Amino acid sequence: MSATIEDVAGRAGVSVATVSRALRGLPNVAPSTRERVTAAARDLHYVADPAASRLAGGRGLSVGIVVASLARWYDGQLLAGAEAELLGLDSAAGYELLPFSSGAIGGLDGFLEARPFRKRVEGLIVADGPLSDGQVDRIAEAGVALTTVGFLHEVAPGLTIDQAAAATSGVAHLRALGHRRVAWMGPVDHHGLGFTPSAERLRGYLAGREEGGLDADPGLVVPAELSPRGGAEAVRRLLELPTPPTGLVACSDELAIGAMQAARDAGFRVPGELSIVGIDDHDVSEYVGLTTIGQDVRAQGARAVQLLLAYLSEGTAEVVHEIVPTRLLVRRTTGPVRPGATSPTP
Amino acid sequence: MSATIEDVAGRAGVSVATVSRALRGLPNVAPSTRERVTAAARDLHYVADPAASRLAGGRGLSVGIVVASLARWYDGQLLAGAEAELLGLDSAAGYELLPFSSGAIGGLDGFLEARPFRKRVEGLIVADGPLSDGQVDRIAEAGVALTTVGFLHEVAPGLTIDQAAAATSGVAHLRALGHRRVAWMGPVDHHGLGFTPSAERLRGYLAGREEGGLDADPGLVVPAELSPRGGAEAVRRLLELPTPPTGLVACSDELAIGAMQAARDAGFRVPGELSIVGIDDHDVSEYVGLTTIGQDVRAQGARAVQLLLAYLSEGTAEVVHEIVPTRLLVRRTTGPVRPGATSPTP
DNA sequence: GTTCTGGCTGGAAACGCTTGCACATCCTGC
DNA sequence: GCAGGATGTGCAAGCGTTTCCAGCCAGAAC
Repeated sequence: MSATIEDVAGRAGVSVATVSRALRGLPNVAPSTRERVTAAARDLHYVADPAASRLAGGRGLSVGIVVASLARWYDGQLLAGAEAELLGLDSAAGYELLPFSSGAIGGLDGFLEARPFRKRVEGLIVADGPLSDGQVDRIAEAGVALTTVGFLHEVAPGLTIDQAAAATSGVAHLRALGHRRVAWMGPVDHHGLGFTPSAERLRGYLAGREEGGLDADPGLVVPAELSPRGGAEAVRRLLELPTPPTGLVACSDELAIGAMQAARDAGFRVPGELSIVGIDDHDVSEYVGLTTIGQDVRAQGARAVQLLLAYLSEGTAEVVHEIVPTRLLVRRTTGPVRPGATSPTP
Repeated sequence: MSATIEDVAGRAGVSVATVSRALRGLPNVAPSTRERVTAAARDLHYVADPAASRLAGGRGLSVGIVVASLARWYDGQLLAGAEAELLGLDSAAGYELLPFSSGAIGGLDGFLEARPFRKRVEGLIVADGPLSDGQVDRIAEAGVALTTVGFLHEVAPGLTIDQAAAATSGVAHLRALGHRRVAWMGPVDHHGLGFTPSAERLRGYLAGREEGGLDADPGLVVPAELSPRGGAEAVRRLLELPTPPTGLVACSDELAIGAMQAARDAGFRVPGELSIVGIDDHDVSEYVGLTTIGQDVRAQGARAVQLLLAYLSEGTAEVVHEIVPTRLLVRRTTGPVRPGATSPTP
């Protein structure tokens, strides 16, 4: 059907071994020979069969990337960043990025149980939730290199924002505006105290609240699923409180956007009666005027690929951990607390 | 390093051929044998090397999916839908979804020139722009099955919304509200008259405008890049017109969201002085109150996989083309034109 | 004119799996 | 009892590469 290396060898009048060397740019091939082989390959529209290459050589640069859901903004950014980096490589050919969404399989646990990445990728970028030591071991056993994004693990290279600090700075921003009653919405970890990015953010919120001596009403923390819908539902519960908050930090921008609209629908002015801060700087956040703690997710995707590749080539090099910066983007959903407005007019 | 089929064969006391058959559920394997093999494989944590399987058997179920950019909402939805469908398969094991973003390579042309999918996937889902006959041929030559999403090609199965009709219905909605001066924003095809989804939508807008006898001022069509930023920039140009439009149909929701905010910033009330309709029903659209022509992108991703698989297995079956429905979602960015407000107060 | 390098090249053995084919066995039904 | 299917299993030939190893040939050094 399609040309094989033997066809090329025949046409160029050399052996398959030489074709292999010539085409991959290995040394010890006479320039004239290389040229002849290249021409033959071009004429025949030859490309090496990746399966065969991989079987024979062990080589192959394919990296898997584990995200929660391909449909989420964050995960799309990460993929795009990783892909761009992979394409920019010198040996651009033969790269392969395969996404796994843990949500579609049985969560991260299910994924690591089934390990569909075995014998398939050289490296794995995990951007979903924390990894237990056991899980890291399972990945290592499979012989694949690991890099994490959004959280760190002692034995694997990785990068993340300081999740807790991001949330804390959201609280601090509101406090500086005079808010004393600042709420939180986000996923709550039912399986004990996890170290997911969301849990870290919640910790950061709690720390900021305490540090600033703000209201510590437990009712100010409401669980919410990470979507605009989740934000809308959660904010309604907050606003029904006997004394509603005047400030809100949401675990993600999607949440904040949903909350923002629902609060307005409920008759609360934003930021007049409720100031809202998100985290992430989603694409549309700028355009809905959402104040947020921004991070550059795409750059993190690219950087993760770099770390993975470095780790892969340098072998036992030291484990690199990076904390990437976030920045407060003040837009139009936060403002000074209205004098004496601890209990806003409903 | 990792267990091979021979290890399993040894442990189970059978030949590798039997292991292969037993593990893949082929007939003609005694139940007791199959059980023994399965146990051995489990003990050894054996998984077949996909590269070797592929080389030997030719089989493998990997599908490539070509989108414009992994970071876009639309493309994320499509991927998620396709992945879910692939995972739901009976022979769920061994599937593989590899995304290619044409934006990151040299556009769709560059992608089809390089054809990184050769000898790598059984099928390709193309969701970016139209495909010329020549391009379809190139894909066919490579021996990969093709399915299209968002547009159709005569010789390949595919599905899409009626792009033009979607835009037309946006115009019709505004007309019904009394608008006579309805603008359009979206990408314009510089390479002659393409048949990209965007170009189709523009055609639909023009048709709707004509059909309704609306203002045909050419200045009402402004080019915009498909992002919130693009929408913001484009709407500013529209509002600077001597006679600004009272209605606007945007080629996508991202565009509409950007436009919405920028219009408000410019002092125009939405929908008081400018009514806006988007297309797609982006995740956040509901929460920013955007009126839009909605489509279920995730379902399309899933359906595309079904079509591809059917085509792959039935071989020369007839080419299936499907038009999937859209629906007008009236929210809070459209309203009746204000009496005598063809020229709104700036 | 030898011998010795070193650059090029080809032969052939993997790599780990699938599958066509042949070969035992064990039932059927006569 | 015996031909003739089923049924279950093993052997070995690939699949298209890469890579080890050996061999060839030119030119350099003696």
